[in-house]
Amino acid sequence: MKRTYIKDLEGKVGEEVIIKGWINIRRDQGKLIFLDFRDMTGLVQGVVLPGSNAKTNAEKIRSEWVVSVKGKVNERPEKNRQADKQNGNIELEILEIDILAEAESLPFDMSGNELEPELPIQLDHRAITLRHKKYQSIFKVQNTIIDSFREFMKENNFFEFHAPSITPAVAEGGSEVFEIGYFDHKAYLTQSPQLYKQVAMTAFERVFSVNKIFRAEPSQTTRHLTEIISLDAEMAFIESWKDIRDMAENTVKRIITNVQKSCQQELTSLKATLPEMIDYTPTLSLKEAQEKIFEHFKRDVRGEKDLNPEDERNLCEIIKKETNSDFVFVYGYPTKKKPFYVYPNPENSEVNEGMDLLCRGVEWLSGGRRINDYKQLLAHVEAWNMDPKKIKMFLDAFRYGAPPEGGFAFGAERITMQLLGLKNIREASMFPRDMDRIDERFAETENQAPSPENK
RNA sequence: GCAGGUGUAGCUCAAUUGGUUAGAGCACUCCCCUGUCACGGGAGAGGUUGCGGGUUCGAGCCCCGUCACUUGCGCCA
Repeated sequence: MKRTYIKDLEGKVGEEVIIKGWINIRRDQGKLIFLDFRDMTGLVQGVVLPGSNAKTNAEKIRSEWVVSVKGKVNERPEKNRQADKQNGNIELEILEIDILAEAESLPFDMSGNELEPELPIQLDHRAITLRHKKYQSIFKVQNTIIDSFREFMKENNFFEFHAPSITPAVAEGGSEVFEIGYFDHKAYLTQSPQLYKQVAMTAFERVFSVNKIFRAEPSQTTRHLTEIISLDAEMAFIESWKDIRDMAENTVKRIITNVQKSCQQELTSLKATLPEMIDYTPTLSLKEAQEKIFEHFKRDVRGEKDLNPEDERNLCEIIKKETNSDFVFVYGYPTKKKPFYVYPNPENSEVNEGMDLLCRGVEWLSGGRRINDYKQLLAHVEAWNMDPKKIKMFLDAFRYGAPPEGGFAFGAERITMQLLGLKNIREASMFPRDMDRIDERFAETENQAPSPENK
């Protein structure tokens, strides 16, 4: 007999089926034993009736054992129905159970709707916490986010390319990079596909990538990882940075719409409320944003070169109150504060045409127009104290003719976290890397407190 | 890197102002239970209170050091 998926059981009332999966939990009442089964499509309750051949095995089975079950799909008696649950109107009368694999007793309870242990404990047991509904939901949403990005990019004739992860000497200043051994040379893990997407843009006009990037920032916060999934886009023949703004806005809009459409269950179970995106997202210059913060919060950050986390929270709060938008674009940062390739405002070269999209107090996305004039680019390279030889390939793309262009990038984990209102970005990464952990905490293995004898 | 908070059973937590043998729920083992759905009831097992030192007749609780976790700031295309 062919395996039936749990989500399809409702249509099979009266039939005998075989399902395969894990035991979510066992409720043994002596004469009656209830077993909740889980497969990749959902949950169903099974019941072992008195006299069933399955009884011996059912008494042995514990959480997370893997089984193949032959059973009959029955409608539940009226009073035992649970309309709000998947398969709440049916149950599987268990005829036979094959045990495919046993499981040791779990380090903590995983059967409830909430995952009880604190985050570090959850991460110490990543192999099993990923099975919990919470993470199943989080990563379903993350998949939808990444799929939506790809879908929208392709619809708009963006060409998917794969940026390299191994890069030569650091192309820009800015964030810290991981150095790796590369035969007899030094190489680095990429911190951004930025320069490669600009090169690819000069060949394919519109390009995007879904890429791993790596950052060696010594930042132990709720929103930093060292390995990130970056969603990047770059487009040629723009009229102004506003074309980038619009593309970014529509991309985010598609993501939210799709999550809204296809992740209802997940949103409910995570108690998440999606951010509100209004028709035209408010768009302020850095200066205007700082004025607003001063006006509403009496904190004078006017003249600062960037918004700090508190400013970002304040600004989002103001915009939400004024317009009901959870999003706000901020543009026009000090030219020297941003990377060399960002296009300076032709009327005032002190500020540039870079922009950030903030949502609920956190930066979601950044991008803007880039310099496409070779001579101007070279001048910037010099002003930023960079060695043009080290980015020859990049510069060649502009030396031999590049159109007005721009692009944007955002982190998949950070968006997932923000959309779902998660408290810590590690919850939005399946296998998070940070300063203190690669799978296992370093402290567990390397840095035990020295015993008196060793001191 | 700086500042704060926390550290008690596998997990989540309790323990009066410093006072006898550190408790509970879940998980685990055994027993009872025909409608549960995080089932319920009974019994059992499970602890160097992160680690080291100090004060005290007496420390889970106070002090010092140290380690870990955590939040905020800093850093962060």
